[in-house]
Amino acid sequence: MSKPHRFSLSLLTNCKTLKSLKQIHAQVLKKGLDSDPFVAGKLLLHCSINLSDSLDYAHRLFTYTPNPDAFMYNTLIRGLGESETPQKSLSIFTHMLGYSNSPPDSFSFAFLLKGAANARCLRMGSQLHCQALVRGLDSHAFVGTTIVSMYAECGIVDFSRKMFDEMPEPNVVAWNAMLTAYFRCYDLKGAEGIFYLMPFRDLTSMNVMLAGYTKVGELELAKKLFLGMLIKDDVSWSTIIIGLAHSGSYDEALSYFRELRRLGLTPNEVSLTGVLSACAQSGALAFAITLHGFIEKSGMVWILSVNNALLDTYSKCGSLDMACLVFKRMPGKKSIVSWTSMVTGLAMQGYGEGAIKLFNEMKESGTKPDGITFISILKACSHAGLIEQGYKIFSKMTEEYGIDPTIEHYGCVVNLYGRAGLLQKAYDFVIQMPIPPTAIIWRTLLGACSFFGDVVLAERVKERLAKADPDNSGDHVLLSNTYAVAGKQNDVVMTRESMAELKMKKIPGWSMIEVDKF
DNA sequence: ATAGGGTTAG
Repeated sequence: MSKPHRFSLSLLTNCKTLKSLKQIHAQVLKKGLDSDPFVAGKLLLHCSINLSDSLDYAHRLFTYTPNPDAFMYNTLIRGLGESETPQKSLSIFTHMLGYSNSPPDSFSFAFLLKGAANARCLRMGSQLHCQALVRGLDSHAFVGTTIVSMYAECGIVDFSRKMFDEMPEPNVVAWNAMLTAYFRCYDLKGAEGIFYLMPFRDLTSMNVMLAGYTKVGELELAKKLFLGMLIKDDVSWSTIIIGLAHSGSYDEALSYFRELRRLGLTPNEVSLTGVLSACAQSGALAFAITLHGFIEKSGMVWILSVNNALLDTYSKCGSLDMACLVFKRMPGKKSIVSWTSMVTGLAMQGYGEGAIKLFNEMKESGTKPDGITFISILKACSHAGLIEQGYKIFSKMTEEYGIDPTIEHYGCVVNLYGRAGLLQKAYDFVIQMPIPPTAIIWRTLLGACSFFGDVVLAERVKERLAKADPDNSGDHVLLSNTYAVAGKQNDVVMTRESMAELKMKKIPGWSMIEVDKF
């Protein structure tokens, strides 16, 4: 039997861009195949799941379909649930309840609940749980497993366990979800309890344990488990490498990578980004260069995340030239990570103006900066002493980009004023902040006071700090430093403890005073 | 379709 829609749909396999999808869509319309639910469903699936940045088009495609079937509803829900705004999938769900002939099924709930998990929205998740319960779909294996994960993502592992205990015959996926749930909440004892209770384990169970051990800082247990594993896949390898890189064991991360190569295995892009991150943090430039060679040879230069990790490694190792080269030669669209990494690199090497210039280029390229980008650029400004520019950028953050500043952003501004000696301005800024200043904020300001020897303001800040952090430590050192810088070192008597503290800890500015003076 | 590894700041 010949199927007239086969030709058009086979094109979807190689369809990588929205532009080519639009061409296929045009073909479909020309042949009058758009009323075929199978064709319409495949098209929608491709632009809401397989392509990135094509959700708007998917939404339009859906809107212009007269009577979307359950597959189309579920596909759009799925696409929205994986997007930056998973809550939007709820409006499709509401539409489904009101206008569709097909009621929501197990697929709908699995995707909606995944969206709630992605959004870490307990309200959304628990309401969907109720809806599923009413429809008798909470006992469905896929739905139930997603509910277990959802509660853990929302930070309530007890609810995950309750849901799990209600499952009559949990399969290995459900067991693994419960195991993951405990680690997500850093509950090692709970995870171990499940692991020993599991009637069956697969490679995923082992990899979850591996990742969990490194997450809670049990590196020895992780290494022991890894060595004992008879079967390892690429996830096992990347998990141990990334776990070590995250825990500060950079040399060991490199060792495991070498071992992987020695066994003749091919690293994938995840283990490569992991080992590059270890290089970046430890300054292992020589190793990074050999990795770069491998990446070029193996044809992985086309992978965005690998390029991002590579340029970040070069810039952190002080090789700005190479970082620029990787950045410029990157194939395809640069991501927010590429831009932010490059901005940070320039800022850290002291090129404040260069960082701002690149930040502007980023905006022109159409990439929207996020909260992390603003931390980098604000740091660049305070480093380079660009106070006006910095504050302007900080204002734009809310006004132009609608990003709510976090305490870290406020800290950057305090640092910006503080380093420039605008202490009163910094103090006034802290007083009018919409979120309560933390001890870190006050300590930043106290550090600035000590640097410039502003005794009066330092005393005022000290009182605020004492309220924010009653069992503060190290602050009297900063305060006495202030007096020292102001030439009034006799006003504060240093105790033996604070002297020791001064020598032990690297408190900002401590080297400015000679300890012998006290 | 449900479970495991990811690069940017701090």
